[in-house]
Amino acid sequence: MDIEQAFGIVIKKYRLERSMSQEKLAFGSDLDRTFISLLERGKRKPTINTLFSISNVLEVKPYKIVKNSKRCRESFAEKIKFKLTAY
Amino acid sequence: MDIEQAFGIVIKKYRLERSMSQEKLAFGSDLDRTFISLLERGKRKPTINTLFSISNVLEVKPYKIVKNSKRCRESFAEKIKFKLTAY
DNA sequence: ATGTAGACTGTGGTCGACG
DNA sequence: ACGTCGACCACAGTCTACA
Repeated sequence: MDIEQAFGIVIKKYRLERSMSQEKLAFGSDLDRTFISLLERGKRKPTINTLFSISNVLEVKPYKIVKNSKRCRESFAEKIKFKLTAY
Repeated sequence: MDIEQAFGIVIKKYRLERSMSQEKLAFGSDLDRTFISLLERGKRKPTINTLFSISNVLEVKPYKIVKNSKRCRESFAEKIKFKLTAY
């Protein structure tokens, strides 16, 4: 799994925890709604500025999003490895 | 001070601490040397993928670079404020 | 409220060359 | 070893529209 996919999963998780719509997130972070959609599905790689403005709206510190993205990415790799060696 | 400037200062600090040249950093992170130069002077905004590959070469966790960038950015703002009110 | 698609603009990132 | 310049290309990010 690559970084942008992990990033998308993480921000989607935070967004849903705050029961916020993509539209609200887009408006608050001054980005386009369709772009948020692309980000959450790992179709685009955000710049660090995008990271900061999104994290601001979600009220999470940017470094936590990065940390969780890395963790998400690696735990996914482990799951694959596990599945492959399970039987 | 904006994010990309703080980012540039931080990665330059890490690079010099490891007494590594821009060229080595560029080679290791599979980026162009001139682009590293632009980044360190805050002329370009890196994507999170660029953040990850650079942090990998510098052997710093990506979230630490982000955390320090934010801190650098805010402490700079405080210094300006201090200077303005000092006399 | 979200995914997708297409057309578009700006800028992230490359590359060669010079001081 | 680094800053800079100019040309270039790929993609971040916008916008309209439809399901």
